[in-house]
Amino acid sequence: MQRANQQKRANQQLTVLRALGEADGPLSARELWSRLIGSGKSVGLATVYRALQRGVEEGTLEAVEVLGRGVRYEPKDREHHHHFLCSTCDHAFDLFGCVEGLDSLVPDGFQMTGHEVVLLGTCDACGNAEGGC
Amino acid sequence: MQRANQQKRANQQLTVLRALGEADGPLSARELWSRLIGSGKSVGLATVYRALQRGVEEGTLEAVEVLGRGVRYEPKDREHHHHFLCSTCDHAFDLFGCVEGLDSLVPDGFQMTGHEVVLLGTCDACGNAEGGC
DNA sequence: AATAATGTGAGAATCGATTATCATTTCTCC
DNA sequence: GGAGAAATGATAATCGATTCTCACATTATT
Repeated sequence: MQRANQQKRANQQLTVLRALGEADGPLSARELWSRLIGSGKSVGLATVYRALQRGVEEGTLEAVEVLGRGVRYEPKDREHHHHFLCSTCDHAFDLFGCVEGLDSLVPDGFQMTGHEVVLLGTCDACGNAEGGC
Repeated sequence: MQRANQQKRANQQLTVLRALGEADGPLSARELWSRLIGSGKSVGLATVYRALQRGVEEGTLEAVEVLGRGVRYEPKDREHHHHFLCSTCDHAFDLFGCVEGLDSLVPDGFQMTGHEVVLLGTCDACGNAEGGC
């Protein structure tokens, strides 16, 4: 490539982090990469991993696991929230709000320091479309 | 081994499933295998995987993911419940009871078909012991 | 512009979990 | 007791995710 370089100079990692910041939920390295490629941004998968890794190290990103489907990343500055995992498209959506009554579940002698809630089902798009979104 | 065989004949898979049934929470293939070995039962890791796989196929077992720490298995006949994941020993304990108010978290247009709740913290044993349980 | 430091992309290497293979052993049924 | 089917254990193979490597591009500094 010769002229193309003019476009893809600037810090690729910023492109990656920006895309993640605009997502409506946590994304895995691959999901993020696919979105970037899909939107015409040329970045290497390794660079995506590097950006995510550094983000976590610097404390701006958080790695979250949503039902074992691999690590996904999201900006750490978001308020406490949970996720909705669409069984069809496998995308995790941020939710707002939390739940009550978790303390009553804790067994005697156990110390609870946090919790995770994941709702499962079908997202709006997949519910309308037939095959998936 | 020659005489030892007298002990380890019988269906090994039953041994595996029995051990899983006695656990206080879902176990991964390796956890289950370690427990068996630790208690003097000689079984191959492959057999543990086979027993679990078949259990899932036959519908007696369920594969669950607790915060991305790999697949764990539990008997499917247990009532609806959630888990407490000890950050120290990484063991998942079954909890009793559930929570209210999940419906209010579901975004418009989304269909919720299920949910998962995981409490994080320290289990009784790890809370008392220093290093872990 | 020249040099040094850092970033980038492509693909190889690694790592852990799971599955496949195969020689034996155990079971089942006659 | 014997033949064939199924189970078992050890280990190799596979698979996906992540990290590493390295040649080259880009940026920063003078």
